[in-house]
Amino acid sequence: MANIQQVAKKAGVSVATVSRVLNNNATVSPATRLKVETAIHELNYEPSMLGRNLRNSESRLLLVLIPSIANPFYSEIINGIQDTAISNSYHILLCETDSNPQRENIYFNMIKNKLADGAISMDPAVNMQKLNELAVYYPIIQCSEYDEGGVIPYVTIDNELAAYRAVKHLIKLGHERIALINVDEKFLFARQRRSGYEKALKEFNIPILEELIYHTEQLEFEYGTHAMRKLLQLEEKPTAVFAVSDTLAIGALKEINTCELRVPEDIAIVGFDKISFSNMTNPTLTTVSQPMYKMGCTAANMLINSIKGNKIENVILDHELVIRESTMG
Amino acid sequence: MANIQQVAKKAGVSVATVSRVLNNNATVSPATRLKVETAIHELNYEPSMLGRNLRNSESRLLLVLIPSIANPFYSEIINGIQDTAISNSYHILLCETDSNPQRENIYFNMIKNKLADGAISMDPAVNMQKLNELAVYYPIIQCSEYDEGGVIPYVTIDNELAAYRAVKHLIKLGHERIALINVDEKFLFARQRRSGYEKALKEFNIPILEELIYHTEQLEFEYGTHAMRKLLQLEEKPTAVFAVSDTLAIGALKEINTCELRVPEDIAIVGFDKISFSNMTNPTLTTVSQPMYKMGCTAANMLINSIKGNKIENVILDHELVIRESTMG
DNA sequence: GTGAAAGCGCTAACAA
DNA sequence: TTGTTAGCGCTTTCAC
Repeated sequence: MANIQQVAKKAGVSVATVSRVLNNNATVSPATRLKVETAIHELNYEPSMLGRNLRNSESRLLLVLIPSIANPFYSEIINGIQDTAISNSYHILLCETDSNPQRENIYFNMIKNKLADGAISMDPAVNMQKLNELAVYYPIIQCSEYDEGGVIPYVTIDNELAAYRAVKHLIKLGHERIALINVDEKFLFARQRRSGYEKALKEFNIPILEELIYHTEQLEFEYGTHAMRKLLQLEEKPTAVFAVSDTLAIGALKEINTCELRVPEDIAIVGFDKISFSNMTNPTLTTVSQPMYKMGCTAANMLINSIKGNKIENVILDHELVIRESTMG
Repeated sequence: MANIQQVAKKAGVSVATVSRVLNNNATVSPATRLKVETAIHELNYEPSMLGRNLRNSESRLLLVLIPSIANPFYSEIINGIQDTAISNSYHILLCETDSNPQRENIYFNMIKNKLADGAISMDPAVNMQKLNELAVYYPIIQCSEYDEGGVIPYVTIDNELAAYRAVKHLIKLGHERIALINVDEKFLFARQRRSGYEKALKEFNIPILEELIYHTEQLEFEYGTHAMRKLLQLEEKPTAVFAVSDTLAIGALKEINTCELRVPEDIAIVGFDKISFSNMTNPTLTTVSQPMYKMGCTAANMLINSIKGNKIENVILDHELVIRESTMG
């Protein structure tokens, strides 16, 4: 628990010289450097980030806002952010907002209070007005979810195109009664994926039926189960389902199994996100893969560049349709 | 971006008085308080944690070490930690170690560098020697996993008893060939759960067969699938499986399904952890429920108390066997 | 009830 | 190449 003063004293140099050694400043003579390093070692000295951060007016902490840590979709993105942050001498503060404005406020305050140098928001339910206000003064990046007309830089995929391809895949398999399990359309990605769904149907002259479109409040499994239960009560059941998330798709699959129907023979399913569990279901789930790790790295790099004061461009990454058992009759 | 000086100037008081207002110090007259609050408001002032932290020699950040953020077992624990931290004006830094010593070192350094006031370790693969060394100088708590002979306070459940009950449940259903899918016994919980497994078998005079005990390297789904594949290659197959985690159990279930065997008719399964997925499998999974949220709260409270300089006692929390379809013939 | 001033641990401009 | 010194923004002791 020594401080820089004690090291300087022990080494018989000034604190400035110790600081130079700590920061690998080239202008220190080898002899002096050795003396300092010896003193550091003997005193078991570790520089305090508190002092350094205050002096440098930075915390080297990045905020990452996610709605829920339990949602597996975010894991890989976070890995990407984390790796990129660490290799740039940053650390990340993972913030679970529960899409709760009060929680969100706590985290926004951390930025205002200089406890974090910037933020990556992945919360679709974030208070966009507040986020935009914050973005005027502080570096903010949006990842995956974003504000269409807004000024905050973002990295994402082409959700409409991805959904279009997923539904087209079902159509090519001969399906015409394709249900859409969507989440509340207050989310941009929900609107975009619905748009892709409709585009595919229109292209093949398949009518868009409101009875086949179900909106859930949230993305958890249970909502998918409930949605599927409703869809199975239709007089004419769908022969295929496109769910806008794997969690919803897995919930739907659960309900289909419960009703003793078979996937894909009776009903085919496509999910979205390629979470790890999507390969553990029976049958395995056809899904849209997002380059999550890369997305995380990109977001982190954008943020770090923004902190440096650079101008940031939006990024659209590629996606991929992963065909597995749930659509392989 | 105003600082305390500017507020003081604007309010026509000293910085000391502004500080008193910020910290709700009672000795400020209402009139002065109002002046200061007005100035704060007009300048849009937010106190900098950088300065405050340096002055107070604290970061009010707690480190939470987990092996992998993707493991759903940790989600609820983290929620508990988070809520408790926030209500005590702390924030948490979630650190994914990947059970990688290098990564671990980075985080240990954050504590030494005063970037965090203490840590909760949940990593079973943590370098115990280093953790113990750190615990000499800094507040550390272990959660779920711990060091038997060590000096670091911990909160956990009685793993042996929980495993014993799980296996006894299978025995009561008439099973005698009960396989154990365990993880590498370098982990304490693995040794303890195996011990509970053996205790139950012994109590009912069922022989402990090495061929029915399989050790995986890690806890991911795929390892459970692989373990089950091996167990199904036995001449005489097991009629029941106890897996030491839900992820392994779900992987095993997947393999059983693939082989067109039925759960629980052909093989019954019990998992451990009650992760949210365990209710989405077909059939739903019988599992041991740990009070994860409470465990997180307890760990955080222990750590905060430890930071305050109090002496900490170990805590053993209750568990519960949740019987679902995978053991209901 | 309020202000002056010291100092938390560090970095960097300037001087030597 | 190294030292002196100011100062990052805040809290707190000691005077008044």
